[in-house]
Amino acid sequence: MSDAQAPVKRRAPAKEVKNSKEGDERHDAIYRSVSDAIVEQRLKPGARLREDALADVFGISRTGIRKILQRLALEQLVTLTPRRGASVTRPTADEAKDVFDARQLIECGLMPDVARRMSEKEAAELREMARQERQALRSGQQSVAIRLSADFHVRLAQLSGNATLAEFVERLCSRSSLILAVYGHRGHLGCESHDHDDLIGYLEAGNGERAKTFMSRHLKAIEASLSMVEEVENVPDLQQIFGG
Amino acid sequence: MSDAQAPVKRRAPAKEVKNSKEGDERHDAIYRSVSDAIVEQRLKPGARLREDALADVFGISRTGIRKILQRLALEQLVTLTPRRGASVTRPTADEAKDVFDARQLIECGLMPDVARRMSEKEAAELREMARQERQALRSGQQSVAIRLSADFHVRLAQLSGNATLAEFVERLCSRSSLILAVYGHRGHLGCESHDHDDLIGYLEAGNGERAKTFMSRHLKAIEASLSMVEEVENVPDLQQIFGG
DNA sequence: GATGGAATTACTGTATACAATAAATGGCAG
DNA sequence: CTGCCATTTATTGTATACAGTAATTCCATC
Repeated sequence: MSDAQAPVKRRAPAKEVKNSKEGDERHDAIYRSVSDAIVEQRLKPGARLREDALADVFGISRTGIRKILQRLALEQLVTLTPRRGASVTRPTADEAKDVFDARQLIECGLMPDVARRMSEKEAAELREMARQERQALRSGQQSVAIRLSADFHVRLAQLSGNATLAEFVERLCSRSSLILAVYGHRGHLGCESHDHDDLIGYLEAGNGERAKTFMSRHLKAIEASLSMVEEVENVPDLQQIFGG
Repeated sequence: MSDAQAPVKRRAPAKEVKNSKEGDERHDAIYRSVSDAIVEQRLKPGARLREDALADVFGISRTGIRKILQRLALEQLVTLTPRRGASVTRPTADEAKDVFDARQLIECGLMPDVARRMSEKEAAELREMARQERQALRSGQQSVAIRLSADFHVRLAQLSGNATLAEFVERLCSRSSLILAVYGHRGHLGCESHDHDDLIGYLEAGNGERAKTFMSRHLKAIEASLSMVEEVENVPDLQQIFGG
């Protein structure tokens, strides 16, 4: 686990100056922090998220933590079982299929709009994102690469101009990260090769239909790379703990 | 407003026997109660939802109410402004466009799957829903008709077999109710005529493509019936209040 | 009489205390 | 030695109390 990224540095000592004006931002930062940790697979599917522990770490009370957990639950990144608390969602094979089918329908359907609306500046921005992703991949930062890949797809959807669908794509991409964490092979992660660059090319050329079919193949390739065996995560984590 | 339906009868006196086993169900019932009231337009866009008031009405504390309001906010049925509290969302024209574009893409895209998978029993169920809707419409129960119409579209999406997309369609339909409340004419509401029955016919015949184009026209018709003028809701509600 | 400011009010934001429940452990009996 | 029941413990569910903030109202001054 390379620790090249540390999304949250400040773990305020709980009773600092209450700059209450930023209370909302603080909450949002914590939300993003947890969300990122899940998407980047630093928190693995099945991991329990105890309210006290999170409250301690982030220096706010359980009330705020609960709010955040509830939000994550609605986005299906964490599962909230009635008297057992929260844990990182472990997607089933069925859910995985649904998510990728949904991405096929929506992301592909959005390509023509994107091709029509995308400006040069936005194309450059996408290329930069693709570059960063490749770099992260080369330097072995899997976690970062996974998130950058998701970001790319989300940004693409945003360029369609439809905020509602973009938001939905964001959810789907987050869940896809979980799916990759559970069913993906170690070596072959998400969007490898130069797929994203090729895609930008078609979009820049204004060739929406081409981009659409390419996106379809791209998503199919990712889905096909998954090994759909549901591992049963028995009890033993001990070895890892002592081994680490 | 005909009061033919009363979604929540029990407003427990707050300190009754704590049948705590059903605490979750209670919360869910309250959520649905509020959600229904919004979808059925008994709570109109812009209406404020004070926490104390809701807590009193439903006999639980503000904590639970906040949870519910937060959930509704994530579904964009209510808007949560930082220090001002919750109010029923008033969709903008842009949002309305996004929602209907999203419905075009998704609901139409689902029709082939539905046509392939739908059983006779399910077709009968849909016909029954369409019948109820027509009946509600005839007897002047607009609120009920609006919700039944939304239910029809949601049920349809569920028959596609993709739970993720079905859930998303549910959201879109709820928001559509809000949009109709703001931009719809009084007389011409949502899905009139026999559109839904016709649609079932195409699906029963297994003609997915036909159903798809029909659904597209259907949604376009609804959207076209809206008058996209953003009323600016100045200050004066007084006249309405005294006039009513 | 109008305008600006200060006090009050009404409401939300947050934390904490308490209650309830499920898991874990230890003891007892078979 | 093994299985079951009771006790304890860990953790979530809920309410309430308190703090902070925006809106309103009232008073004083210009």
